[in-house]
Amino acid sequence: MRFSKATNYALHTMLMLVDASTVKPVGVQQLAESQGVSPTYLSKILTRLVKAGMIESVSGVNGGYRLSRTKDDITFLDIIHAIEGTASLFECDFVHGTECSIQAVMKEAEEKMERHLQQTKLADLAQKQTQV
Amino acid sequence: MRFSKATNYALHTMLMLVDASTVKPVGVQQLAESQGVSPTYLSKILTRLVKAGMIESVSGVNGGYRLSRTKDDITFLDIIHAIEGTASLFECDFVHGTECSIQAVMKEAEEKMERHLQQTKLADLAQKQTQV
DNA sequence: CAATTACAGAGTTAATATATCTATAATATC
DNA sequence: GATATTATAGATATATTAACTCTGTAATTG
Ligand code: SF4
Ligand code: SF4
Repeated sequence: MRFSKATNYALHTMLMLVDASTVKPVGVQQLAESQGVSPTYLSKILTRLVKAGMIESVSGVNGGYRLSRTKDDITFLDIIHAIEGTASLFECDFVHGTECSIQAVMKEAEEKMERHLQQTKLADLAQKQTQV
Repeated sequence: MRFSKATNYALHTMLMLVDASTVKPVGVQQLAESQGVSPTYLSKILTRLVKAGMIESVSGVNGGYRLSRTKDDITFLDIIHAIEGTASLFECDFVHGTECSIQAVMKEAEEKMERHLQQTKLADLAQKQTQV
């Protein structure tokens, strides 16, 4: 029960991209180096963010990654969901009645956390965070 | 990023114990059978709850597990912490300033979840939940 | 003592996270 | 168009953790 390192990398990368230009992309080489992670692995992670539509990639010389649209509405939850998936944190194979008290409690707790992550937008932290 | 099955077993077992007698212990055999898990494995999990002080065990014939004290103040969070540990969900190796915005957001989100789990006591669900 | 039950520790298996490697596709520059 | 650069995809490898098993020991009952 821990957030993956991939999520950590994704969050840091996104913060860098928010502070970077929205036209000139940033190469994965640079993004990876500042986080101490291999470029190929980070690229694999970022591809998921591309597919989620929050960033876009540019191949070729001077290529890299940049934010796709208005950075203002990208939330922490968006990023986390793109990396970790959206499945419930508490899984149960059985279905004992439509109203299972345990699941209700766990799900509500999870939603409390997600609500906060959804309220916090990337733009809220931009510029506050300088370096990884 | 998922709660372990061990946590699932612990929660279900605790709910059963809340509804059971506080003097006559329930054998792990019975507790395990109703959840479709092996007795030895469940026993290993329950030992952690014993060490956390929320249940107590009785060896020998007619032995088993029972709640240790007043069941009213045992919360979901108590159980989860006993099984999953109390470490933060978002780990970061570095320390960039005393106030890291990322960690602040993640920690606060986690606390929102924990707050709900701490507010929900076992007694709140007792009797509502009949069977695993 | 004999049966039952929890406990402890080592060991096993399965699943997942964390990467790496190689080849391919796209793009810019010359 | 050729070449260098960069992202992407897929397969593979390694490490870590979860999930479970096995075996022996200790405690309790009768
Ligand atoms: S009681 Fe709820 S959580 Fe437990 S097994 Fe049934 S449906 Fe799942
Ligand atoms: S910015 Fe914060 S979360 Fe990121 S590496 Fe530094 S201390 Fe950790």
